Amino acid sequence: MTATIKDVAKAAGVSISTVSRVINNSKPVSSEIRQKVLEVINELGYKPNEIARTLVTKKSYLIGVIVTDLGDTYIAQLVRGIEEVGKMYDYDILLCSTYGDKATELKFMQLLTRKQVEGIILISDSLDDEIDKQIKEFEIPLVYLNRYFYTDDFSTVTIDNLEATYEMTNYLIKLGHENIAYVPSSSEKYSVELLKLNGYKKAIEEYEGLEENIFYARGRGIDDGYEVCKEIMESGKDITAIFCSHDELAIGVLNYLYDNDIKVPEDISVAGYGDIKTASMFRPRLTTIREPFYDIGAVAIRRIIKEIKKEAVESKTIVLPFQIQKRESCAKI
Amino acid sequence: MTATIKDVAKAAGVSISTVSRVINNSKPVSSEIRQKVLEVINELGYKPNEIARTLVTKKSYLIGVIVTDLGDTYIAQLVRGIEEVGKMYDYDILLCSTYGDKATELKFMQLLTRKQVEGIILISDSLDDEIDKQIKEFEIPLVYLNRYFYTDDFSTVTIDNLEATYEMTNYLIKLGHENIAYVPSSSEKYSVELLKLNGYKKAIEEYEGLEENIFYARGRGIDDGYEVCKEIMESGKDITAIFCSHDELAIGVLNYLYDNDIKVPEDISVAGYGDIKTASMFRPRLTTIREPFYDIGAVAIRRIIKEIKKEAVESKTIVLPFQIQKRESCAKI
DNA sequence: TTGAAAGCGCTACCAT
DNA sequence: ATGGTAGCGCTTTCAA
Repeated sequence: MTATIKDVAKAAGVSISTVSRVINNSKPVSSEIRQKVLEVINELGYKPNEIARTLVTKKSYLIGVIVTDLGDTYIAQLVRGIEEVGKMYDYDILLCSTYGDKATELKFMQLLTRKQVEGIILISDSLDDEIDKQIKEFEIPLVYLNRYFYTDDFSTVTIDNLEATYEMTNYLIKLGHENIAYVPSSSEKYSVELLKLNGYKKAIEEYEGLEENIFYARGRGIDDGYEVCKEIMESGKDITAIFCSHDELAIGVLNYLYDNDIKVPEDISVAGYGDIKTASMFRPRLTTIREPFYDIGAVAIRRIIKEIKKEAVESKTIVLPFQIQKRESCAKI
Repeated sequence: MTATIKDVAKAAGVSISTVSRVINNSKPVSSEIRQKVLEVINELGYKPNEIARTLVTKKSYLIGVIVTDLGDTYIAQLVRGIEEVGKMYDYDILLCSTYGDKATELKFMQLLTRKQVEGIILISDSLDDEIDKQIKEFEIPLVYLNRYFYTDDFSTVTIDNLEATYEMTNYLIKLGHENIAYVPSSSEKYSVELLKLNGYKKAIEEYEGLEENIFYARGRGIDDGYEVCKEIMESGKDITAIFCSHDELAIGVLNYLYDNDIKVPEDISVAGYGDIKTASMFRPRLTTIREPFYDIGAVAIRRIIKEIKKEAVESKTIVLPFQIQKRESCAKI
């Protein structure tokens, strides 16, 4: 059996109150007794039971993190940020993966509440009324992270997506490209894709003589990028730069071009969005928009902890800066 | 305030024992009362406090997972397996990242015990006497996952590393390669690298006229692969296939070859080890040894849960099958 | 400075 | 079938 506070008290010849005081440093204890107690604790290998502690203090030092899939590198980065900053404040992370299933999302929110987490970070990739409702009725701090949809209803951390594509498009234009294709992956309402598309449109509009070339991808996977690239190359338009709304799409594009002996960036430039790990591992390294996933996670949990401590919080939506990562996949024409 | 079992009991006009019985289905309750209680629970939005429950039952349904870095895709895969299977048995995952620091490893083991986890999965990438000792004195089930070092002292899940490189080398030989370079990343004792190196040596030995070509890499990162490739190309040996002990090294090799206009697999074949996600995302897709990380995680937690349930467990070391993933980076000579 | 005791929310045993 | 109650390991009053 593992030793309890009682065992320590008995062995040290003091009351459990005193033991509690020395382990928590909550009230003065004479140095001899403190010494003695510390000794016994060491001898017995006593470790306070945090469960019991939580029951009385109501502080679990637990934060629930619900993700879609850790296999997505951007999610892993998010969680890294969450966990590392959490630990700085003595918070631990309870991890749940939904694999995109909404019912599971709901189930985990319940589960985590029962486990007495003090806050929840929900990373989702869909927008759903049912969940919406649930979240609003939620009594504990929650930050909602969604890379694909936006809503003003919850606390969230994001980047200025419209500005990002706007800047990237401008960058391509300044590189001399006049026929820039943009590849969105969806046109749904509240979709971040829409914002991103508008950034591209805005940039194109501002330059005389340029016109939009939009090629929708089926989804946002590598295969979808591969397919759309085929379409672009067969469109007859003389595209010199392909700007994809997701790095994965851009990788698919790169692959298609490789398979068809089209050189990047000599023959055509390719840009992505996200800066996933893979984007800079291979040749040619991908020019892309760096979303600061680690930081987003870090800020999200800081926000939660602030709410837990009932400190004043700023606006619901926190906007973080992004970066245009200029690498070899884009060049002057 | 959130409702407690007392509130439910009062509102339903029954004792808390009865409420406990209906939420746990532990003892017969007349269907009218059950109905009534269920109703009240619903009305009040009552959710059992798992902390209180844990305190009395001694079952936290928590498993601690200590990883080096979630940013490594193989670790993320491991954790996916752990988490998904854990959930099947109602276990939740408490996640801690050490970023390779041994002191932190130790600290988290303590912390997790205090949080009353029922078992720990420790993913490490170093071998350390201090930790060794700690683990041995540990009273709760623990599985030790280490991709780089082996030891017979703890429960672990792995693949037959020697057999893996042996098979891959044979595959390359059968492809017609006679000058196969092998790139280990270390030669430390107890290092898995040693096992892998021996698999390569064994295969080479078995063929008349073949000889070993070993080029040590500094570490196991992409840059290290890049450097070692330079060395290989400048060695004057007519190497036709490079077999790296880690996918990351192989990616570095691929990059060097790309930068120097050497075609893969036309001019030279490249093989890796691990099958990390990136290995199959880009062109040319990497021929490599697939370590079943998800499965390793899954088996590891199953093992832990078995121990928790005090079911009989097999041998300490569980060996899982691997696969040679044949892709475009290796071709007949 | 120290100890006794109540109580956190729940389960499980003992009565009835 | 139901209720009463001890007790899980701890913190936190309140008294001494």
